[in-house]
Amino acid sequence: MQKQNFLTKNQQIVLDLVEKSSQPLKAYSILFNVQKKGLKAPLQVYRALDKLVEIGKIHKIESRNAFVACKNSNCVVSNATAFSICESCEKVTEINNSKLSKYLSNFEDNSGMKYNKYNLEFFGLCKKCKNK
Amino acid sequence: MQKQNFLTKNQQIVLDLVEKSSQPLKAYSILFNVQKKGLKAPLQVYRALDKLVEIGKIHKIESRNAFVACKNSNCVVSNATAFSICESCEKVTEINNSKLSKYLSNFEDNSGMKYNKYNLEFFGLCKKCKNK
DNA sequence: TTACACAATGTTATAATATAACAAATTATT
DNA sequence: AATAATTTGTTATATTATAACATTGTGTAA
Ligand SMILES: [Zn+2]
Ligand SMILES: [Zn+2]
Ligand SMILES: [Zn+2]
Ligand SMILES: [Zn+2]
Repeated sequence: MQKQNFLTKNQQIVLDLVEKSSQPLKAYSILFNVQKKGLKAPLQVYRALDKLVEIGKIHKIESRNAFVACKNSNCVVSNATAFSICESCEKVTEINNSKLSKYLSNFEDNSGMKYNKYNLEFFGLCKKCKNK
Repeated sequence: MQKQNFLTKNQQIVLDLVEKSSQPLKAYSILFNVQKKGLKAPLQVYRALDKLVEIGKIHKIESRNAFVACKNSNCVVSNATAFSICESCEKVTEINNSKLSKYLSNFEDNSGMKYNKYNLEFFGLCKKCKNK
């Protein structure tokens, strides 16, 4: 059997939900929302999430333990991600800035370590929240 | 009563432990290790950790749910942090690179958002693990 | 100096996030 | 059909984190 190059039923169900959402979803909120579709246990959701993250269809917002659909066609895999997060309304946006990604992908320090992946989270107040 | 500008007993106990460790510590591992010093409950540890993060004495490695002492005298508060993480041995190092921090602190995109904080985590293989 | 305010601590319970272990079903290959 | 690998289902449990409230300690001011 070949390694799967398509989405399984559970993965598709979870992805559909995450893509419909304008904001990051928590795993147990996903679970609650897909129970009508037959996914009963946390593990079914986490397995789907793991795979979707691995192939870059979704990303995990580490500081929030939440998941968003990738809005960036470059993200074949989740190995170079950057997000802006509003600390007031929790709105999250994936940053798609080629200068930034180039800068970070080429970043080297004197540790002798070669980085193959990074995740960057910016925090602040979004336009709306700033004007309140 | 003034707002505290020193460390309380519990905060000092937790900080001492985290500073002694060469690697990130998990909250419950900290709890286990400070029980002989009288901190019996998770909340006591989490409260100390929260404060220590707030004042920049320690940082949270978000992707690992673990805490490291700050090795960077600039970090008065934890508002601009960057780490390198070995995905094999889990060694974590705080990156102290003024070019990088300047670049990220000044970063602006077209979202109209002004960022006052960021956290960056690089992943790869450290020197040791690369040569295995 | 004693009442007050408030910060810090202690304690119990519980919420939220995530994985282990194994059984059953499905799908592709021989 | 037999086989092997993958995916799914299921139960239980581990790990991470916070809510709620009682108690104690400490500086402030009448
Ligand atoms: Zn993406
Ligand atoms: Zn906002
Ligand atoms: Zn630091
Ligand atoms: Zn290593």
